[in-house]
Amino acid sequence: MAKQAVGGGHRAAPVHTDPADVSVLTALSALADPVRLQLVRELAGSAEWTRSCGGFDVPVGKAALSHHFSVLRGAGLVEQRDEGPRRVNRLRREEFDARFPGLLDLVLRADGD
Amino acid sequence: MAKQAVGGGHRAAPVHTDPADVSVLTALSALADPVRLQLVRELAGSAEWTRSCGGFDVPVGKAALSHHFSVLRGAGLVEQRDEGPRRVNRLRREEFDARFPGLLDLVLRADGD
DNA sequence: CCGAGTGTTCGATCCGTATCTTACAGTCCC
DNA sequence: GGGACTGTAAGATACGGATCGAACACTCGG
Repeated sequence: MAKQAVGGGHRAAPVHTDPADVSVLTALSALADPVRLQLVRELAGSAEWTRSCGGFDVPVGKAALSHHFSVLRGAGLVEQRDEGPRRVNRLRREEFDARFPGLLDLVLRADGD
Repeated sequence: MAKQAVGGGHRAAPVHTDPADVSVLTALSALADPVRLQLVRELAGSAEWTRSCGGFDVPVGKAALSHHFSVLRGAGLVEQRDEGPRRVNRLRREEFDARFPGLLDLVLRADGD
């Protein structure tokens, strides 16, 4: 039997953490990294589900990038979905903001690093 | 000639950083530590200039504690003043909140870790 | 079926930082 | 002046996390 084509996924569906279950420490640690901060910001400036993991201009290799997305998922900041061969992302604005009101706005609004 | 008694200080006056000059990354990194988070919270629950560095119930030695306060100063979160033999602290609520609106409230309000 | 494209996983490495111990520098009180 | 007390500075250590390279899984298009 054929596994359903689209939506079926890369291999195993990515593991997501509900923002409601995320500790402050985890959230802050996830955002306290230049690469992840840039990812979140670029993600915030794009429509949902339009950016695949590889489509970010960050100065790290694929492996590190994959790791960073794993951290962002674990902090309830990003949701991922498999779309054909690529994994597309979405910033969990509402949900994360419900758990940590203002935090996302703050890091997005802030200038510089 | 006698150096002025109180206010003169331990040795050198502690170096402070204006919250306005603090980067988001620095602020988040400073708060993304369990010990410092506890310090900030205890400090928030006390009147200004009433807590000396040694007067916190944290599970680290004096040296590490001194280091943590140095980081908090560098992030514009804490102001210190020498009062006789001890160094007393104050949480820079207003100033820090002006630079990062809501961040302090968030970490103070949040339950657990 | 094979090849190109995309991500994840594993192992190794490297660097920052949190920590301790020890030593030192002040202040206060007797 | 001599302690007791408080905090900082310096050196050593240990651990976590960010990174890379290589190998592997999966999808899609010839």
